[in-house]
Formats: sequence, C-alpha cells, structure tokens
Amino acid sequence: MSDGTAVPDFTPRYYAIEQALRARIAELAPNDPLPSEAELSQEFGVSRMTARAAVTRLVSEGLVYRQSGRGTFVAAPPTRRRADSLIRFSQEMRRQGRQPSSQVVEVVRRGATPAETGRLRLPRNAGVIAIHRVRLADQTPVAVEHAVFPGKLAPLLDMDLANGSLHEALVTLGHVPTLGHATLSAANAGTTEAQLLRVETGAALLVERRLILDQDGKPLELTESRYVGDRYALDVTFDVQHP
Amino acid sequence: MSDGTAVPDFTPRYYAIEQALRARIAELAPNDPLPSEAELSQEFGVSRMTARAAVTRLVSEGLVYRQSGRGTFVAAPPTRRRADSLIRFSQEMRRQGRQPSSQVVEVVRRGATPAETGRLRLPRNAGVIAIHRVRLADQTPVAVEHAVFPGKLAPLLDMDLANGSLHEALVTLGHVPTLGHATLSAANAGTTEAQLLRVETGAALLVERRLILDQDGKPLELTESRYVGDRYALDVTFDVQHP
DNA sequence: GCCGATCAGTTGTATATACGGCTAGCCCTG
DNA sequence: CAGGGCTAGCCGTATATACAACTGATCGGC
Repeated sequence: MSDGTAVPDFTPRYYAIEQALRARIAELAPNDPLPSEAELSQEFGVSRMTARAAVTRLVSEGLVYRQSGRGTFVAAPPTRRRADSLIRFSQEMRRQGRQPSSQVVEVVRRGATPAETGRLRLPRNAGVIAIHRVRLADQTPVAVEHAVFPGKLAPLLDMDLANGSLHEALVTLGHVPTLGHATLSAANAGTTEAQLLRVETGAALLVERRLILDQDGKPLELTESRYVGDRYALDVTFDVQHP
Repeated sequence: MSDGTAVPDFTPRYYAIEQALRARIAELAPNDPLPSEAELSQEFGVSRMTARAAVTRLVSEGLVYRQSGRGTFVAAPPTRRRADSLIRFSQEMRRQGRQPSSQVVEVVRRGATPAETGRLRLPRNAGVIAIHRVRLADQTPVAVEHAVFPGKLAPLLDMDLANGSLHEALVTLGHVPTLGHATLSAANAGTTEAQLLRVETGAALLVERRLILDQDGKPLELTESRYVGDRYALDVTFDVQHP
C-alpha cells in the first residue's frame, strides 16, 4: 500500500470480492439477499473474515445492509431535495411518492449548551427543547435529526411528534419558519446512529447543520440532520463567482 | 447488536477503545502520532486486530490517518465554502489563509459517455476533455475532482493544470463560467481515491456533482468533486417553503 | 562524510478458530 | 390448529498467528 499511487498492481483478495459483489448488486433489487459470509468464503476460496471484510466495505458505502441473524441485503437508492428550499421532510417524501414517518428517540427539556445559547441567541442559563428523531421513507430510515428549540416553545412538547408536523406546530405558536443557514459536510456513522439508521457503522452520512429563523429574523430552531448518503441527496443552484 | 435499540448495554471492546482514543485526539494537534496498534493492544489488553478495529473506525471518520510503515496520526480539521457561490478552489483556500495546490492524476481526450453527452448537450459521438485532479490545501488532499469539458475546449489540454486556473483558462477561451447546478450527497471513499486523498477506504466524502453553464447558458463543465468530509464543508442559505 | 545495507517497528492482508446472539423455520405437543 | 421449543444458519465480536510491505534510524564500509 503506497501513498499517491493511483492504481496498485497488487489487488487484495477482499477488494476483488468487493468488486465482484458490486457487479452482482447492480443486477439485484433493493432488499434482495446476498450470499452469506460462509457461502462467499467457499465461493472465493478465502477465510470468512476476508469475505466479511469485502462485504463490510459495501455496507459502509451503503450498497448493502446486514442484519444479525438474518443475512446481507441490497440497500435501496437515495432520495433528493433542493438545498435552497427547506420543505417539510414528510411533504417532500410524499411529493416523491414515498411514505414518510418518524420515530421519536427522545424529547427532553434541558439547559442550553454554550454553543446553543450562542446560535439561538438565548439569554444566559436559558432552557431548550431537544427533540431527537429518526426520519423514515417507506419504513427505511433516511436521516437522524437532533432539533433544538428555545425553551419558550415548550408547547412543542405536547405535540404529536411522530405523526404531526413540527413546522405546522411552530406556525400555530406564531413563529413562521422563514429563512435558514446551513453547513453541509460528510461524516461516518457512529455505532448508535448506525443502528438507528440501519446502516453499518462507518457509512457515509450527509450532515446538515442548520439554523432556522422566524418571520422576524429570530432564531427558532437549531438542527443537525444526518442523512444516509446513499438514500438522500440535495440539489443546489449557484452563481459562479469571479475575482 | 439489535435494530432500533438506541444504546446497547453491551459495549464491544473495540468501541470502548475507540471512545478512549477520541478523547485523546481532542487533546492533540493535527499530525501528532497516536500509539501503535501493538501499543494499544498491550494498553487495553486486547488482540492487535481488536485495537486495529477501533482505530479503523476513527480512520473512517477522518479523525486520524494511517501510513503503512510509519504509524497512525491525528488528521487536520475541514475547510468550508458557501454552496450558492462557486469560487475557484485556490482562491477560496487563499482566502482562508491556506496554500492551495493541485496534482493532476490524468488528462485525456476521449469520447463522451451517453450521460455526458446528455448533460453537456453534445452532438452524438462528440469528444470530451476529461481532467482528473487531486486538490490540496497545505499539502493535505481535500478533494478529488473529475471534470469533463466539451471537446471544443481542447486548448485546455495545453494549459498548466497543476499551477494554473481552469476557470481563468475558460474565460480566456471566451467561455465565462456563470451559473451552475449541483447535487450534494455523501459516499464512502473507494480504495483508489482513498489513497489519492490519504484517507482510509470508507471515509465519508461530501460528493458534489455539478454542471456549470457559460454566459450564454451553454453547458461548459460537468464535474464531480469528492471532498473529504472532515476537511471540507459547504455553507447554504435557504428559504423555508410552506405548503 | 556519504551511501548502502540491515534491523526494528510500523501498518496491511490473511487465515483459522471459537463463541455469542439473533432470526426464522420446522416439529412436536397440548 | 396453534403455540412453544429447538435447531440450523446467519451476522457480530474476538483472539492468535503469520507473513508482506513500508519507513526510518543506525551502523559499517568506502
């Protein structure tokens, strides 16, 4: 293994198996089963751990998923959204002909962290409402979401967060989500969120950290959404800047 | 390991080691060395493969990087860009006080693929110029880039692509990059690009597939940039859409 | 003083083995 | 006929071992 070498002349066994499986996956439909690790080790004449390493790489790219005790299956392709327009997740899913739903992982009222105090422009020692959810399309997890609201929005706690719309709730409370700023990056899924998202630990996530302001320009919501890279995409239109 | 369980009560040994290393990494500077796999296996009383699994997860999240024969080191933090404004990579790096550079991996004149023919609105059997580069900041790879141009832009082949600016070259040829559309997602680094980017295979990449149009609205460039998630971020401003 | 060879230490790849926990299907019993 | 238990097969975690390849430091010879 060398740095900077574009194409090594040596190909690890796990890599060759990985490429062979990629070709097969292209011919299969989502949720179709793949050969087990034992079957692959027999087929390719390698140890189970080497076959497993090959599959692990496909898992981490979101091409397949594993279920303990069941097997390895082809994963579904991603969904997309325009980045300069935030619409409700469920509205967007329906627009794409998919069935949206949410799983609430945790809702808690707690003190704001210093970073949250700054971003949300809260007074010192203010409280916040923190809502942790998994967003699903057709029963497939697409994103985990951590949303933080100023404590004055405590009536959100009484809302039906699994079935209702957070944004409609905010409008009802007199705060219309109007403008936002987001930072987009990528990260690998940690163990806990990998389980929530039903992906392998290490899978690539599109990470959106956004601040939403209301009609008066006041911060309303500080949210981090972590989308499974192979199940979600954002569309952007931009100008090309010249010096 | 169960689906949907937020916090397992069983903690794998590799996971505990991973978390301990995360805490240490927070106290170190980029490029500082971490203990070797052998040292970690002694320190935590596990096999080298288990210690290695823990480090592999940190590598795949971009927190550390490995070099065969040398060791494991703390990785540098990411860079950022506004998504609604595309500026030249090198201009943006300088704006952030960093030293930009490029490594040309390959420049080739070839026939367009059907997808490229469609996106670039080329006539049938048209040729294209394909340029494959690694973009670096302070000698650290930040992105790999595959740019495809219509064949009529063949004079690009004569440009100094490692040191010069592609966009300035385009302006010289009478085509001013003006507007673009991009799709953003995340993917895990494959083996070859992982080597080019000096990250572990499987590291999360922020993937931007963009089409740039010239001043007349004609397609000029079809590019896929794959940014190391922990070395790069995009900023977006958006409106919140209501039903 | 410089260069080449060697060695120690590092990561990379691979195998074999073992046990735990989960799932689903099948069979037996009530 | 339904439910419960058992089993086979699956993935998850872990260990031990071995060899390959790379890097950098040191030492010896010229």
